[in-house]
Amino acid sequence: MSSTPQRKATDAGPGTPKTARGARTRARILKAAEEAFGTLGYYRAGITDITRGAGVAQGTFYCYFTGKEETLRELVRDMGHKVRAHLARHVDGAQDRLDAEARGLRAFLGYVTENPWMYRVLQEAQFVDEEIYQEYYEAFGDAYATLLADAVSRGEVRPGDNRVRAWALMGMSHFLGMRYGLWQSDVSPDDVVAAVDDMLRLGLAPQPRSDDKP
Amino acid sequence: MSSTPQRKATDAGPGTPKTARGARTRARILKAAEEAFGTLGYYRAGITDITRGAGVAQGTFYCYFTGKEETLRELVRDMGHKVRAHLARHVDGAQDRLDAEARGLRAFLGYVTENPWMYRVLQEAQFVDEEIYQEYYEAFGDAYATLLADAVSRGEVRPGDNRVRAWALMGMSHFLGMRYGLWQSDVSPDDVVAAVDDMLRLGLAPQPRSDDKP
DNA sequence: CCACAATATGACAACTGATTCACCTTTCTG
DNA sequence: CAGAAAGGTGAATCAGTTGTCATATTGTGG
Repeated sequence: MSSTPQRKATDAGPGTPKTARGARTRARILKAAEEAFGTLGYYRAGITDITRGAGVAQGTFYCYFTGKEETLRELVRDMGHKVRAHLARHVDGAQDRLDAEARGLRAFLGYVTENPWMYRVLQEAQFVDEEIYQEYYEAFGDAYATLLADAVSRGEVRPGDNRVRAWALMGMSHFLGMRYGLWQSDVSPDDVVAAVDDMLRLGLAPQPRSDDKP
Repeated sequence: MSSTPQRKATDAGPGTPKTARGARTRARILKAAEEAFGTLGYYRAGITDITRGAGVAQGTFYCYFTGKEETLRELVRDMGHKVRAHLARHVDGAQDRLDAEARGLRAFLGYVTENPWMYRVLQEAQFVDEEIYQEYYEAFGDAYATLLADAVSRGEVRPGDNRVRAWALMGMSHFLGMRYGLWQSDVSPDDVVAAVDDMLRLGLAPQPRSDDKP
């Protein structure tokens, strides 16, 4: 049972490209890997699928990567950046945190439909290199919890365990993205967001809460 | 690109056991498969790992299963039943739906910590046979949405899109189970449930909602 | 206690797919 | 333009798997 003997967090592969051409080739390989992993799945995708997609020979792959795993790790890192950037861009003009939540979810649903591969690749990382998968969500969760805490201090959100809330919210987005962004579009993204927004603002309980303990 | 050529929903393998002994062996293999998939992951686990764990020879595996995939499908089906049964048992005496939600989440967190493999196996099914994974959650979501609709008609929950809510709630449980049940226990299950219960009852918005549009 | 049907065995053939490596091509530099 | 360094090639190698099959064991009804 040899878990994962080698590997540093920052291994850039055997040959970091020294010229623009090399960098382009490396990028092509990475893009092809994303497509191959996304459509075939990590394990079903072979190096041949990647190199064929990139239009290079097998050997070229090993000029830039030590193996399949490293490729996946790099993709996961990229995706983290891209998703964050996308969300940040769309949440920008929000009035308050609840508004930001709605916009964020909307943006996420859109991102998922436009980048269906991202989803699969990220999820599959869970079984290839659990650590990097954890890092991804832990980082996301930290940032999220901080945003909520700020909102609490601004009086936009009631106090509560923001870390737990963050994970709950990430889970919601994850499942809604999968179901309504990836699998079926039987409910429009805006309707999904509306339902969630309502739930997040008011909760599910019916009574107008005035009886706060006498 | 040959996706999935054969396979019926109800293929019981080449030899359904005819005696009690055979049934026992089959069950042992299934249990060993769960452990192997859970600890090593589906693709890393070989038939040898399974048969070794079950204490039988390689060939015996093929007396009861056509291959690895069939084993996984069967496990996923089992897990669906077991999780449901567990939740049903623990939600039983609930006062209302919101109470049931809290109890359900609590039970789920407990189940995850006690059956860490279930989690991995189920999630990995997503990449081995996406259809069965979808079925699992679609069935769960349907049942969930119905429960919510009933609660609405009983006046325990405000009206809204119950299907979307169901997926949101499943996502929450999923992520909270992963983070607080599987990865780290830095927050007690009861505290997790409390935070979520609060959010589900009252939402995140601070104002006591009396201003329902004049 | 015998015969036969279900079970179980494990060596092995056939195959898959990752990685290596000796060699070729392109590009840049002095 | 010569030479070197970076980039690129793909056939060959190598490790590990799956699934088969001829054979052995178990145990049960007659």
